[in-house]
Amino acid sequence: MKLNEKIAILHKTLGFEDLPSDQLAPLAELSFIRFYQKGEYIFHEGDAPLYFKVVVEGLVKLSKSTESGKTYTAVMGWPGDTLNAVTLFEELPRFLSAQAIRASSILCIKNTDFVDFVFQHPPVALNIIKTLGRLVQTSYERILDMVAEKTEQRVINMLFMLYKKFGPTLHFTNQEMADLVGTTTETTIRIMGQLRKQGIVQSARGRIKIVNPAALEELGRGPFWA
Amino acid sequence: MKLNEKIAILHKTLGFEDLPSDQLAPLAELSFIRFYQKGEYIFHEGDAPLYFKVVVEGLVKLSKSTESGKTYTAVMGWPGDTLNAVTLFEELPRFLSAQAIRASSILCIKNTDFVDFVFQHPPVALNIIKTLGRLVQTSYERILDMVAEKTEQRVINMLFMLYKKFGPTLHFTNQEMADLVGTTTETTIRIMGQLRKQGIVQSARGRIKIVNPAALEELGRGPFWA
DNA sequence: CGCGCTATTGATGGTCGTCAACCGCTGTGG
DNA sequence: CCACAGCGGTTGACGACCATCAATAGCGCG
Repeated sequence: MKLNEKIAILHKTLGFEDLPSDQLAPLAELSFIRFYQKGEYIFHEGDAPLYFKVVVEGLVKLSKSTESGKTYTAVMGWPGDTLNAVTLFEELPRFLSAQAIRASSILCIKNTDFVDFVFQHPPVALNIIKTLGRLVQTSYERILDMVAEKTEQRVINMLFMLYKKFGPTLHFTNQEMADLVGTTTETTIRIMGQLRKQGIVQSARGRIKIVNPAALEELGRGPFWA
Repeated sequence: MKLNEKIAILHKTLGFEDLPSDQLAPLAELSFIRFYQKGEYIFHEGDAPLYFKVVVEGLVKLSKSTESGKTYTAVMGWPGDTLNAVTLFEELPRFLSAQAIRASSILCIKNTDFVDFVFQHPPVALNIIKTLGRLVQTSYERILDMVAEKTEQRVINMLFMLYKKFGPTLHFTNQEMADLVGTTTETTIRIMGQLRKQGIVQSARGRIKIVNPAALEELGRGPFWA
């Protein structure tokens, strides 16, 4: 992969938006790309974080499971999203697992290289703080969502959030939707059935198409997750 | 209030642990103290964040509500806890309300003064990043808790968390417990009743005493929130 | 002394998780 | 080319859990 492609990716990432390309070059040189097949795990909960990782291509699921087998998906990451802004600066183990939903390529930078770089560029540190701040905020909003809203409302909110991020066509199964919302597959299907009858979505095997986003926004009195 | 008392508070706060007192002095000089009565709001959801605020004395509830009246309490803050590490660096409005549960005194520093100070002290910025990272982590663990655990388990987990932070005697009402757990007062009372029968807690009007922390830890297979 | 807040208990119903069965598509291997 | 396995989708029945409503009791404070 060309250096300037790496730089282009980094430019869309985390807190590097404001940084001129020539300053990103040294960091890009320290990076390398790894490919993952569909279904392959990029790392597991509990692993030590040795690398800073950014999605270059594909789709990555960040999730967390209990012993009882329930899974909660925190983020669906696509190109430009980081897989671990958080644990990098600590010695803490990763608290989410990352799995490639589709074939994906990931840009990796050694932990220490990344931290050193951030230290030399204070504006980047500020951007990271901002990003984390927003992340905390959206987390609290999702908690409130869990506490206050019925499952149907939560599915609607999640659909709207995904619509804003990915556009009208979502390549997710109902299982994946359920893990995002924090409910079961069956319940998700039933609710999707309702929405289909109302002409708001269409759905086929592994594909959800949002036909009427306006109605979705109308129904979703939800928190407007970034 | 004496300057060195202010410095002492700042020392226990956020990312200032490693900073020598003489470096904190200029920041402390820019600060002032405000007192709040029991029940008084320190700020509301949606307010613009003009000040960085730290609890000096008392107890402050950070919570978020829906239009339907449900309230979720994110944090009970006591001396040394900040009320808004998060929104300071952005122009975003506050996303939590802060209410004094008991008479409290709060140290305030102008937004801009605080941000400038952080910029001049990179290690502080790093500490803030670490703190926010942990905050994100605990948020996700609470979400998973909501998704996966029954209410009884969640009450137990919350009791254990509060025990680790505040010690065996908790000055909270069942209403406040319910808001922390994300359930109703009645359900909380019923569960507390169970725990009382099992000899794990005692409870009186606005006071919960944890008699058998070991049993609590035993029951709480929970995430170990910091 | 009476009002308000907290605690407590019971009854009831709705939501949603769980179990079970079945269908249809897709990809794979004989 | 067909058979079959496996995955995702779909529907129904059932019941547990918990929110809600209602009523009451006790404590504390003005």
